[in-house]
Amino acid sequence: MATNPNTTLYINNLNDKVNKEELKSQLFALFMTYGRVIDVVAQKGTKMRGQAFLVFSDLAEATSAMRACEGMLFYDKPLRIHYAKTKSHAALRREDPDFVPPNKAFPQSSSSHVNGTEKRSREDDDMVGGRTAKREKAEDDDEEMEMDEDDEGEGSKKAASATTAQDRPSARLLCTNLPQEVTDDVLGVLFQQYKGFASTQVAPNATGTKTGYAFFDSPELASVAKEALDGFTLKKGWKMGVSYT
DNA sequence: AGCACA
Repeated sequence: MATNPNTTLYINNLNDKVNKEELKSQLFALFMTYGRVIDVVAQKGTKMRGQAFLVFSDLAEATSAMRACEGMLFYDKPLRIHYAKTKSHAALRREDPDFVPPNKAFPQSSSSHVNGTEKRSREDDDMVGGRTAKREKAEDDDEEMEMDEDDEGEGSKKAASATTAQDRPSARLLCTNLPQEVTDDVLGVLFQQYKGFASTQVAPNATGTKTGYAFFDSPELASVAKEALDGFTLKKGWKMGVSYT
């Protein structure tokens, strides 16, 4: 047998020509149909290319997503999906808010004198003072080397993209340019005042500016909310974009 | 093929 059930799916055989951010958002857009996606992890480095981890909030969702999407063409390549071998940090953090990911720099010293007197102050390990002039040691792999934008290569081969805005009304609205701190609920408060509102989901993991979705019972009802909230200012310089998908 | 999360 393969791996045992996990709320995280391990996906491989991904087309490694698509840049990481697009890949993650497209995976999110695809898999959110099957449940609540709480994290998407993908890396570019040699060892991890062509693979991604998709964390669902519960096992039933992950399982149905796997069944439904196995073999599906995604950027011209069939998805290969399995349960991940281990639990994702996002999942662990979810079942225990006190969960702290093991630090690579200090790998669990086995000779740890674990006495109860150890102080567990929360403020202790804060990164105070920032890392100003300190250069991060260059990774030995090409992790930080994101030389994308080499698309445009062959003819306009529009792959399985889904996040492209449509001009036809749809029951699912795409919300762009969301500030970092916006969550499902914050976005929900905004949309729920309109008739036919169903739910919202904000993409996990985004740094800088986030993306989310708002679901309505019909495209017609969604269009009312879209007209009202497109260009809405969530925060000082942040005008949200709302479009059909 | 390859199972990570800073």
